Amino acid sequence: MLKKEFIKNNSVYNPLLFEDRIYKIWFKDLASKKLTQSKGKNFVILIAPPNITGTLHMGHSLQNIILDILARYKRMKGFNVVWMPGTDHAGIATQNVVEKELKKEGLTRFDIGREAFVKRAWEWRNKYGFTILKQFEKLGLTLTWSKVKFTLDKPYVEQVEKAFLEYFKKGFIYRELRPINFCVRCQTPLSDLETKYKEQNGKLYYVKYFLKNSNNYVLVATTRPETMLGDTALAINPKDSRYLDLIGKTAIIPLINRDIPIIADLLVDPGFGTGVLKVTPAHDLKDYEISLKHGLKILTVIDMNAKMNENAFDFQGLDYLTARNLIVNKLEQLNLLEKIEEIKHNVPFCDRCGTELQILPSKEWFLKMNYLATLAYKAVKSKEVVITPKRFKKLYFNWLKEIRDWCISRKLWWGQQLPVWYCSRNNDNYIVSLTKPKVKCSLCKKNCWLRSEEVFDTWFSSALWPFAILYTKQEKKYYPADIVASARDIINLWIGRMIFSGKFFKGKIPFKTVYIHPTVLTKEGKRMSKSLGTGIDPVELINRYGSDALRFGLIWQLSGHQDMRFDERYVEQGKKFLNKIWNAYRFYYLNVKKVEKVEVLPSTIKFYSYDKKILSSLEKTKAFIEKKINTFEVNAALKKAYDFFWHELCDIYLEQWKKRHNKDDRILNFVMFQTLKILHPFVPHLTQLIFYSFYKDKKALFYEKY
RNA sequence: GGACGGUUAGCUCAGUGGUAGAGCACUUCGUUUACACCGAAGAGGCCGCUGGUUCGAUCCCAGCACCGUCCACCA
Repeated sequence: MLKKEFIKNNSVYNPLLFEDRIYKIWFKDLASKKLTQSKGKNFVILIAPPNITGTLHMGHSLQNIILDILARYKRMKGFNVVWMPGTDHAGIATQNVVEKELKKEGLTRFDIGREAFVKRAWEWRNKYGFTILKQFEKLGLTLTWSKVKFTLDKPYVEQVEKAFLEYFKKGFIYRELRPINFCVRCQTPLSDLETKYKEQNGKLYYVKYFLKNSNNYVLVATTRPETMLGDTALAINPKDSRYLDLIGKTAIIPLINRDIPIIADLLVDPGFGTGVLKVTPAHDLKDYEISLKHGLKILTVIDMNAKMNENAFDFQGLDYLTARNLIVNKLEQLNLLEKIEEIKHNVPFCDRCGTELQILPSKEWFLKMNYLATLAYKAVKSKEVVITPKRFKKLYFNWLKEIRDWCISRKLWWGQQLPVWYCSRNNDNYIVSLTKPKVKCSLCKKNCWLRSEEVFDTWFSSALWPFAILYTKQEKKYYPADIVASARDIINLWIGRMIFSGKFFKGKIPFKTVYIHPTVLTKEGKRMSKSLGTGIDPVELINRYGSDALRFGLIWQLSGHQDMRFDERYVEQGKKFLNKIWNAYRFYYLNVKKVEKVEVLPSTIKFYSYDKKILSSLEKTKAFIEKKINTFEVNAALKKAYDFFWHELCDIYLEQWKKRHNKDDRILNFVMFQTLKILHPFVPHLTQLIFYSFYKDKKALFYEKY
């Protein structure tokens, strides 16, 4: 509680002195046991759980500040706001961090074994996994701290396992050997969404494949000659008139002289290279597709360490790049290489560790997407869930249209293990069960079952987040949520998958509205990223300007539909705004007999024209803000609040107040208290401090009725 | 390759079928006891380019240019 002397003597507001202390008022309240803070209607916000490896960046800040404005506003409107915080275990990301730690000690995860590794990861999580939630406090977020969720909480894991079992029972899950994107460093398969393509300078090799019993050859262009050893056919487009006579003939793979058929398939692009494709089903996704149609075998030549395997003849044991060079040399020596072209092409890399990916056949678990995609499609089409701004619907529909089955298993150690039990001798024999099966294995004739060492794709568990966190009877009431906010790059990765999971398991979409917020770019319009060194640390800004100022800066710059180029000077402007508020309330404090919360003005008061003006303006401002908050245009709401406060209240009304003779404190008490509430969602710390010190009220301001 | 968004004051961005708006920056003035982290006044714009619809277009339509983002990946 600030002393009168302090208020009188300090014309400069220093947010850094107060914000942490102010937050404690809210935290104490929000961390108290009950989820139900008020008896009003529920307003449920679904948090995007940050990774435990994460630290606060601008994207989190913007997203959650918008939601916090909403949360505070709704509370003041009488809603019971539920906004449970939580974190995601972030499979690959966390595993990589722990592996890096080990590496400093000269160890790999294989040196210490799975059990010790997982223990180590838990230790890491207990030590660092709460950093980002602490940073959320710095932002001033009014999260429901009485419940903090984690995707490896026991009840959460159980929900994930149950979901898998149910999918399996209903025939949506299958296990199959097929080529997938595989990271040889992480030693795990990846989904399409976890691979990132980068343009690389490469070489296109034109190799001569001779026809059987002939002196003629066909030229085949390839960037990866080492996969030649795994070719099972050559293919041409049936509409490509140049090669029609080749269909049905037999070609010979150079160096190893194996016969392969020449087939026709529409998937071949006549415009690329020579128009002749070498089909390597084991190491190329498109080739695999072709091979299925033509009944071709999968012949693997590269293993999970990116080395040539036992099918690679003399090249066995060599790294794929070494093998490539050797093969190119030999082809040259034998005059089987027509030419080498320099090209630029896109190569897939692991999104998490940056290693070039291999395409390798591996036995993995897949979720059939056909039906689920339909569910997801209908939900948005029928407006059962609203995506706003609506242009993002297109992104979503495009993804669903071209969706492939989802590889949900990962060969990682940190994560939720599949509820699958393999026969210890042959893992083609398995049982899906939440507990160890009691039946005997049909092969071994005894109970030999071993729990699968595979874990789920983290996104498989994130997709269940909206209901997996609600496991008590009381919590179940909060499904579905009213709103989830998301950056646009995870619309498909996360939002889409939550939609079909929710519909499938609960019959209801997990949220009514999806708000896609703009991306925060650098001042120059570049993406903010750690690896590019273009990121700006919000915590550092808070430490310089204060949390309220950062909130102001971000929201002030926010526009309805455009990405924002973040500029620190708006945070500075925010600090000026805070100072203006501080001083306006000082003036008020020093000029009325008693600061009071006045909610209603008696009609017996005599109003003068400037009173009527400000009162009507106040009503208009409130109405405008309500409209804008409900459509998530918090920026427009802030601008209105700013404009009203600064230009109408300060520049005109307070100036007039100084000069007038007929002062009735009740009016000023009313106007200032209403304004304080209007400002609160945008600059919560300062308004709370004023409420606490000037009004001498110890409650959270967001419980005051708006 | 496909899709989406942007182009308005020096900068960052709002906005409207009928004399163009904000904040910052700038210029001039002002220390009037809440605030110089302030106030008052002011300057600054063929609203990307080319056509079309219209009595009238910055706004609607088409094309083009440039910038940005996402998706797909070609062996």
